[in-house]
Amino acid sequence: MALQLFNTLTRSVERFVPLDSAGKRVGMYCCGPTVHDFAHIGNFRTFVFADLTRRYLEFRGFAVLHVMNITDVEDKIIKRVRERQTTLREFTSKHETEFLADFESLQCRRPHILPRATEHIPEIISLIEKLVARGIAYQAADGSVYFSITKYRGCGCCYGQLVNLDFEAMRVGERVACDEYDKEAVADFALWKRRVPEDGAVFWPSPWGEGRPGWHIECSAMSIKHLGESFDLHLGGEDLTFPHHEDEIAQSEGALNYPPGRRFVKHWMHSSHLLVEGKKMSKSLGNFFTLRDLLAKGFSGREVRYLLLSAHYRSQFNFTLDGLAGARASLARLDECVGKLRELADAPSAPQEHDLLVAFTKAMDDDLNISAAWGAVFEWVTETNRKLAANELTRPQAAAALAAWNRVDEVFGLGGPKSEEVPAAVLALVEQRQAARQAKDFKRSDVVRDQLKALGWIVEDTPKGPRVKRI
RNA sequence: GGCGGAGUCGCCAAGUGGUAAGGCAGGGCUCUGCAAAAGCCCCAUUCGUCGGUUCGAUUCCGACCUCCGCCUCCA
Repeated sequence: MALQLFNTLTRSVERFVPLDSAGKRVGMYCCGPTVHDFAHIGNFRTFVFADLTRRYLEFRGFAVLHVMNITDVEDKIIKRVRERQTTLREFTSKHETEFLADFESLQCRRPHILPRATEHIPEIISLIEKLVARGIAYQAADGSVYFSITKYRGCGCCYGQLVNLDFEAMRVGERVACDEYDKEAVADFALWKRRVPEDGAVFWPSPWGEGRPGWHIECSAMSIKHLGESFDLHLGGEDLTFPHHEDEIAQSEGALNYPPGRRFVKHWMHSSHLLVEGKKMSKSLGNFFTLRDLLAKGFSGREVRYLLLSAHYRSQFNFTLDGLAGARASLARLDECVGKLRELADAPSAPQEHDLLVAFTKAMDDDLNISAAWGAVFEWVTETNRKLAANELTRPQAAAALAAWNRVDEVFGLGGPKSEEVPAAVLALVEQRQAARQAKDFKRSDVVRDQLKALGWIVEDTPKGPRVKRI
């Protein structure tokens, strides 16, 4: 079977065929963070999903060029820069660093390119110039430059590729009502926002006067610059489908005037949102988690990653602390099995055909059906444990199984548990307990075990002798 | 109101026109000085509700109920 992925453009699962005629290179863009605050666990679902997609494409032999933008100029950022009397760069670089640290805790592969919006102002201006030249963009009386959906459609382009919206019947909400901009039509959106006093030092010169880019244009400019005028995959959270991604298509296809049959992005993928304890995450409900909040509760990035990877990307995910505790238990079972294989395996084995890989690939080829993939993994765990207990696994077989797992884990990206150096004091207690056991002084050995437990260590007696594990 | 998604065990979650994967939690047994880990066994005659199509539906169709997302801040 070939890899199939859901495409928001066609609302169906399609075979994934890259634009590269050799079928090898894949350009992938994922809308990254707006660095105005700590990213929350919902944001990270999308980034872990993008990481999974990239890893699976790589597993499938594609050479992926992964681009994720950093939005470092935007209304909220400007507001905070003003409130804190700092500079744009100082403020955003702090949050960018924090974001990347979280990204690393979650064991996401670093995108190959992390472009910043503020470093692509010339590209943004050039794209807007193209739109103005084609008559699709106009400068309004307020000095800002807007994208005209009517003119765009007049060029034979289609607005509304990702969503089916009736613009005539579109609800005129409070936000639109209080919109002070001088747009020709309600649905038009800003490409270049004219400088206002509140922007402080945040502005750039442009053919339309000093100002700053609108929200959507940066992604068009940066993706085109780094991945070319047409590329394979564009990912993001479902809420970005409209208007952000629709507008990206409009700007790009409007500016570049593609020949028939060619388009900006071939394949759009959107991840569903997560709920926390069954509700939309909000600060007032107290169910708003950043990664740091979870790390502070003693969970690891690896455990959070596992939990985020436990459900299909297109299904709404209910994130709970109980779920996280369950993730820890599942992971421990997996680690235990892999650890035992590692002890038994002889020389490292090259990956080879293996039932686990076959079942895993079959599941993941079907639009990254990770739940089915986990089903395959845990069936393999049960079977492996059974063989290990029955002493039915030879060393080379263990090595082969381990190689297969390592290959699968290139996609899951879990790696091993953080191994911790066993303190000398703990080792000394383990020896004391072992001596007591050999003397059949079980009362004493149980006391020592309790002491170990108090220090955070569990001791297991195996045929090869005692083994300690961190609780 | 418009558009879209979803309701499967206590919790999380796959799946199929032919009679329900997997994980967590729970129960029993084996192993163990006792544990732990592991193994074995048990744990949804049932897939939101009601109709319809069918030899047969959880899976297809219709209606209804509930939840969620988007409708120009949003991952």
